[in-house]
Amino acid sequence: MPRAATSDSRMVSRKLEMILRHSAHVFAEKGYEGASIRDISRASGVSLSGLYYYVESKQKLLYLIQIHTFRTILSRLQHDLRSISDPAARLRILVHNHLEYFLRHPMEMKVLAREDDVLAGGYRKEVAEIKRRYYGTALEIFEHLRRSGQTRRLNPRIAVLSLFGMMNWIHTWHRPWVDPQAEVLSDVMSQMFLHGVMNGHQAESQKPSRAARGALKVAARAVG
Amino acid sequence: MPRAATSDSRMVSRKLEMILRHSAHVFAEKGYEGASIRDISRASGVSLSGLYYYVESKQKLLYLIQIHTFRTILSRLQHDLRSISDPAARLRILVHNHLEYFLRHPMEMKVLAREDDVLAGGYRKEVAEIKRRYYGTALEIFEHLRRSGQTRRLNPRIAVLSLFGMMNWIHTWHRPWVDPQAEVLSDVMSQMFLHGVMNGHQAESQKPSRAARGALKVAARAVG
DNA sequence: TTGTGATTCGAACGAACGTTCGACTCAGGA
DNA sequence: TCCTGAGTCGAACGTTCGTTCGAATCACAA
Repeated sequence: MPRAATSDSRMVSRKLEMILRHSAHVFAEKGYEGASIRDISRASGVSLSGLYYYVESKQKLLYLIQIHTFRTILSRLQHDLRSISDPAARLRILVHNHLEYFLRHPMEMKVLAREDDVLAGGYRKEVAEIKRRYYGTALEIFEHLRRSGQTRRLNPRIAVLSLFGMMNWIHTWHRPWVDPQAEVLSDVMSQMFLHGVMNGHQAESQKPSRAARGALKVAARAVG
Repeated sequence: MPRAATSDSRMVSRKLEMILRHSAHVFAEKGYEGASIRDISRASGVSLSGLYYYVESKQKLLYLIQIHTFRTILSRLQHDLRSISDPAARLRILVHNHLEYFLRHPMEMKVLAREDDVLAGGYRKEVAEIKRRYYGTALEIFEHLRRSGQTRRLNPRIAVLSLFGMMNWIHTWHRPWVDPQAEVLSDVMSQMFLHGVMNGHQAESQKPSRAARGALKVAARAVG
């Protein structure tokens, strides 16, 4: 029973993950309101009523997708930031982490970006809270950049939200087979943002990330 | 009859405009799929069936909002660009025009930004076409900037779409009573983009727009 | 073999959806 | 005065929605 229970609960959570994956795809394609539970049933191969054994409502489905995505991306960011102290480098890590996850999980991120004000009540508050923490991390990084005297006078809120705008808008236009991948894209956007925000002296000192160096010929080709 | 006809048709188009205005508000608040014709009926004060005297379907409602918004913003841009030839100045005009219209018609712009892939068939094609022309104008401006040798090596598609990302993301965070208005906002974003994209020498030569100069104290306060 | 709890699903619920229809009002021309 | 057509709407259409329920199936301990 104990052994069976763990294997069972592992099975259950595996199946739940699979349902969430298909749900994210359906939500991304049709939007939360435009997607029906029947669409999700069809996509996941689980019967209509069978879905309710794993998730108690359509809202909870969206909540689980959003909270899981946010938690993952935030914890990865905190991990990657652990060993870095230079503000500009930290900023580049934030952008790279965001875009890397974005392009590896485009459906989940599209759902995150689009269905911002669908949730209600406690679900809404929980997602808003973790989103606030993610935004706060970005704001902190920018403030460090500012305090180290490297930026022009700028409203930090606007600067940071503009950066998120650049990044999140990607879900409307990025096509994996014609557009650059995360490494190049995050280098380009980091540099655009840092150049755009700095006072012009340190701007030249940045170097491409280790991972991106190999992709530079691709970038050069893309530059046309 | 002819006089009466014009007065009538003026009345009709006035009422249609009023319906579209309320529809945009409802779509912005609940999303296209989440909004019902009954919501629009309630908001506009026109009976459920009465709406169908003016518009033949819910899709057409969305189409009319989107096509009208795009046409207006594009024609205003072309008008404002007419007398300007300097590429950087043209870029600033594009940003100012976009944000000015954005903040003056937030509901319509939210609908434009969010409900991108809802329309089908001919409606979809028409909206896509005018959107392509708007994007093309921005791309042209950037190419001029590039050819005048002022920008770093950059994928133009990514640069321009990042700019649109910065601008369009505003609908998720801008609060009229706490955030800067269009003049300040467009100056900030223009400068961020131009600094971010230029090779660093001409970057200092830009000046705030006439309209924004008066708002600079507000900006300075906002910079905190 | 029997019993039990976890898992699955067909069928149905009431509510809400977009759209249609026929009747009504009413101002203006004949 | 009667007629016409634009404008308006209550009531209903058939469909789809999210969710529920009870029965069936399954693996496995007793």
